[in-house]
Amino acid sequence: MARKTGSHSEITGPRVRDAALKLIAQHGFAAVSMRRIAEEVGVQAGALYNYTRDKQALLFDLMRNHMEELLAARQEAAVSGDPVARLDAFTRFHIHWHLPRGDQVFISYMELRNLTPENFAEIERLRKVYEDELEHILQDGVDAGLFHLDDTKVTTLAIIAMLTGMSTWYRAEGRLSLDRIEGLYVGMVRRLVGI
Amino acid sequence: MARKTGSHSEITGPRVRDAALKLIAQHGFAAVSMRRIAEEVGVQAGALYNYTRDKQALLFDLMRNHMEELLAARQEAAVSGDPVARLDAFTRFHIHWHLPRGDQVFISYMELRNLTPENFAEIERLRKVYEDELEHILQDGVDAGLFHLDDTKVTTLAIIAMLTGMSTWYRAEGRLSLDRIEGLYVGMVRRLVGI
DNA sequence: GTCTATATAATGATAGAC
DNA sequence: GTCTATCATTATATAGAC
Repeated sequence: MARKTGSHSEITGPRVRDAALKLIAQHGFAAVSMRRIAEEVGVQAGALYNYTRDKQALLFDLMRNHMEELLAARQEAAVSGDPVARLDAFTRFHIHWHLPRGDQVFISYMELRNLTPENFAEIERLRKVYEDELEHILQDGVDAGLFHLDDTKVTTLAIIAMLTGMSTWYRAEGRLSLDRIEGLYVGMVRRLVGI
Repeated sequence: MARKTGSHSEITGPRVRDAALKLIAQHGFAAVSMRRIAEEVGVQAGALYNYTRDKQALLFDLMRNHMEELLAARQEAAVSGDPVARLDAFTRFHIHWHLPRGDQVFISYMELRNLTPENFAEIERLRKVYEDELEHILQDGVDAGLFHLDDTKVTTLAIIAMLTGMSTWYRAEGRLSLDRIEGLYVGMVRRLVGI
């Protein structure tokens, strides 16, 4: 439903971001035009520039927002205690947080090459903060003699790749319930660290 | 170096594919124009249409070629014998084959959404053939009482995601040698199947 | 087989009216 | 804040000369 002229700043902003998120995940950043995003929102293309400086800023905002929300949620969900409990919590957090955000996850991995170098560096910095969270858990587990693995850094990257890969095949109507899959991944992550 | 007019069919064809591969991996399919590919090859844009029906066919050929070469190489490298040996061989094959083909791997995962539905279905079919190779190894190992895992299908997908993720961070000049990394992944895959 | 030239359509972004 | 209108550029693909 296209809107007529008028002032709608308080709702149009989020709608622009939602439309861009959905369309970019579906077709790719370069394949989605500003006109197409505007059409989805129900405004004319020129109106989008009240909410973003240009197309690049729109992509960067989506990706930075995704990473910052991830880090904030992670900080809230982090548990203290023994490394095994922290590892299990990390696995469950990663799955629970990423799974309902398929579009954001997809964009954050696929559209890195369409960022300017400065914007790319910032996203990579945020991603590294998240990876370091897991790496510290593994290192603490190794130091405590609880985990048995050959290389902390490589195991960190392997676990994250394994967990994130779930987004590419999981379907809510699939063979296994989310709880069951989560349990499977908790078990596999434990195996990877030798417990 | 731009070429002058003349007949060069025997060399231009592969050069078009090489240029498209490199540029699409770098910038994404939608972001790369036929003009840019032609410039890289050293011909005018119109000349590309002697080698591809249109831009879509160019992408599909790259992806189909990648998958068919993968399956052919896999068939040649497959070993028989006990499941543990077959699993180790699969791990080493996957790493050795994918690592020097970063551009192809990247495109094959990133550009699926830019294929027409028919072309997408064909690529997915080929990918499933490869996944089934690993799944059969896991199932045989479970049946023989050698592997101990909770779900063959999920473990298959987890292993492939873990192995393929290596392409996103491996650098030849990095901290670890390829042999060392390969050994680490063989160990992690073994752990994932409970041996 | 490649070139030049072109048809036709779409793009990102801006200016000024309301 | 949104609209209409538009600029300047770029896109895919084709036609016909050589």
